[in-house]
Amino acid sequence: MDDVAVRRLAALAQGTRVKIFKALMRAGPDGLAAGVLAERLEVAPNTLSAHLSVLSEADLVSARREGRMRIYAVELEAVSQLLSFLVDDCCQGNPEVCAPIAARSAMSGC
Amino acid sequence: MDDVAVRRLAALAQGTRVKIFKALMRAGPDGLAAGVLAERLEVAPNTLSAHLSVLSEADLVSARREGRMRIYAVELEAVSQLLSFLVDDCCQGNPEVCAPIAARSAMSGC
DNA sequence: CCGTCATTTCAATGAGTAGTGAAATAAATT
DNA sequence: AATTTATTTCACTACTCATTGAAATGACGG
Repeated sequence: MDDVAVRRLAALAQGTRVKIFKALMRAGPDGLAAGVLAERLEVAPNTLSAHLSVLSEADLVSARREGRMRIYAVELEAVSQLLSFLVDDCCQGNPEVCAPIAARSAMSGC
Repeated sequence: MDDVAVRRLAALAQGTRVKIFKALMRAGPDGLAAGVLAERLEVAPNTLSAHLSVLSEADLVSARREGRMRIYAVELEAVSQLLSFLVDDCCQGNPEVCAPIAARSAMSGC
């Protein structure tokens, strides 16, 4: 559990990858083709592929084939698990301490 | 904005640091002394200090002095910002897509 | 089947980072 | 002031990781 979270955080802890992640978050379940991402983010295809592989091994994104392109999409379930991991058991079980902060974060814009 | 988030993710993307972070999350605003953390997590004091410094520069934790010990506590506001960053603008502005997932995550256990 | 498009794999290089022992700082106690 | 306690800073080593060019794989159209 703990290990998975670190792997996911590491996958996101990089400038290019976090941009990829956010682009895929915006795209939602439909996802985006690797080539589209490469062009949109101005990243070399091979570099992008390496980053997608990291995100993929962390299960933060999944890939499917469509014709000759490969479509990547965010794994919302994994994102949800990651957010939960970061905040669960917080404030010694006193919700009122951080409830006001929790209120305006966490997928509220989603 | 983007840069801050990556810095914070990088700070959390490490086994020892994520344990420190979770311990401090559990402790809440009261925080924990560096020494207590070192003993509880079985980390050498100098190693711990380096990790706390990383978390601190990412503004995920703050430090205060109390007697001769230094007390570290989580910065809930920063945590909140980080969670928001990860999920905002998601699913092309179609809340219904990820709302069910959002429901059971994000400071819900808090 | 042959060429082309989309993407990945490989090998190599340079940059950043975790951990350690030893020394330094800082505050309280005697 | 000297000593002990709590923590940080320093210098160093080993390791991991991002990026790049070149070659390889896989799928489609002629």
